[in-house]
Amino acid sequence: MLDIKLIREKPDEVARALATRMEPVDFTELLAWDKERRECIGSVTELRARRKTVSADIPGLKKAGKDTAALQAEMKTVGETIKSLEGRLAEVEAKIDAFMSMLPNLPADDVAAGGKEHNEVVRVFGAAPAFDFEPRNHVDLVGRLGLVDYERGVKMGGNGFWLYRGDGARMEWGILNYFVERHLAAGYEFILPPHILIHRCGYTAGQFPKFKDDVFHLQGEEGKDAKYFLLPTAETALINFHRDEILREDDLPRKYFAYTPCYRKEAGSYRAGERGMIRGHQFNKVEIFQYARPEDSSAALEEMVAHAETLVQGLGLHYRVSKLAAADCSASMAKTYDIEIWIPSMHEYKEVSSASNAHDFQARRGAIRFRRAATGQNEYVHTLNASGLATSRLLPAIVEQCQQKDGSVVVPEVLRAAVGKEVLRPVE
RNA sequence: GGAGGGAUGGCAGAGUGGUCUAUUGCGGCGGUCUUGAAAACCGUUGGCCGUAAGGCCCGCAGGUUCGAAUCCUGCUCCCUCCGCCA
Repeated sequence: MLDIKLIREKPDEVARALATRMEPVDFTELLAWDKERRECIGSVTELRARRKTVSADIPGLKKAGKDTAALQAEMKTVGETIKSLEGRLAEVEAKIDAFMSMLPNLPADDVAAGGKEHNEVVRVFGAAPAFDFEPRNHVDLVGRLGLVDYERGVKMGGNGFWLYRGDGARMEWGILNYFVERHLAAGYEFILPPHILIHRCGYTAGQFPKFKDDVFHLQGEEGKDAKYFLLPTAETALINFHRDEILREDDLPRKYFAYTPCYRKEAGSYRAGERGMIRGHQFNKVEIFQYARPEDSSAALEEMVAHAETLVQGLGLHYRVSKLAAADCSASMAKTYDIEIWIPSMHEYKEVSSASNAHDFQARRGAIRFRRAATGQNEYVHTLNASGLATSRLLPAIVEQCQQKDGSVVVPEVLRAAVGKEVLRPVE
């Protein structure tokens, strides 16, 4: 949620900033509602003050033997006026909320305007492996190695699901454990949250109301609106950890991480070439999250990207880091870096981590503040999140980047203890 | 699933229609005293809206009334017991 005061004071500036990521917005109507809202509040406040005083006087007057019938009648009218003004106020506020909750965040100053064609590669680690043989794609490899079973996954969950088995499950679990250990070492607190969340959580994260169709909703009772949904990322849970709280300044930054599967509809987003585990309805991800003071959040974002990168580096995989252009960032985010891993068979880099700074956008939706010690004032915190990491594209990258001519795969060193093998070989 | 009980400020806990501008205690913060600390004493102590005056907030939403923390209705959450159960 943007600050409506900012739109009131600098509508043109806000419109210009938003134009870098969306169709032009017109604030004329919004500002008219805002004006009406404030006038309503003024009138209601005034009338309530009068009613309060007069009503407090009535018992005294009665005691003195005065007739208060006329005053009471007048106050009755005042009460009715207040009620009708409040009704109008609620209507206007609903319109304002509906408008405001659809607006995306303002991009950070150093974010390029426009869509993904303006993304900028800021770093590259390692190099694409050069094969002296025809490399296999990951669907082939994980099938031959017996790591992932697509057919049986589909048998259970339908299209868009797979399952890990045997060494594949061990490797998946080992990857997640490797992440957990690294985040603990970096001072993040481990959280295992509910996977089913209430609607308010999605609102705070900025997924609702605009992106409601991307998540799985659970059937509400007796045809009521679905109240629960399956989280599409642990970020949705972690942003709600401190919802409606006021934190102490010396408690910041708060650093958390969570492991959850992520459930997504991915409606209409399947693309040719995205075979196997590149995009599914459920994938494993560890998410890191920080609540920070505004002045610390830029540095925190760099720190989080760097930390997430060390995870990929530890696996010895080739990747690059891109800074996303405004329109390619999620709606809630002011700035986003993607860590993109090389998938040899696709000749493409695919996102394994998205690290973002939401500034106060989510904090405002979730009423998450901290008390500034120097002033005693409450301010919105900045929230940051980064995947650390999503496994569904990591396993394909591992098997493809680490494959050998005979179809075997060299297990990255950090995973060998978990997998129990140095090399995975095709099964019969 | 059944039956009861409850929700008041950071916490505990009064208040059952009108100086409630929400008693009091604890905790927190500041001060006095002290070499320092403790104790004692004094002061202070939330959120939202509004430029302000001021208004609103006693779980949430409605209602009754000149006036609601207090009465009525619906909802949410928590606790206890019973049943079922990974």
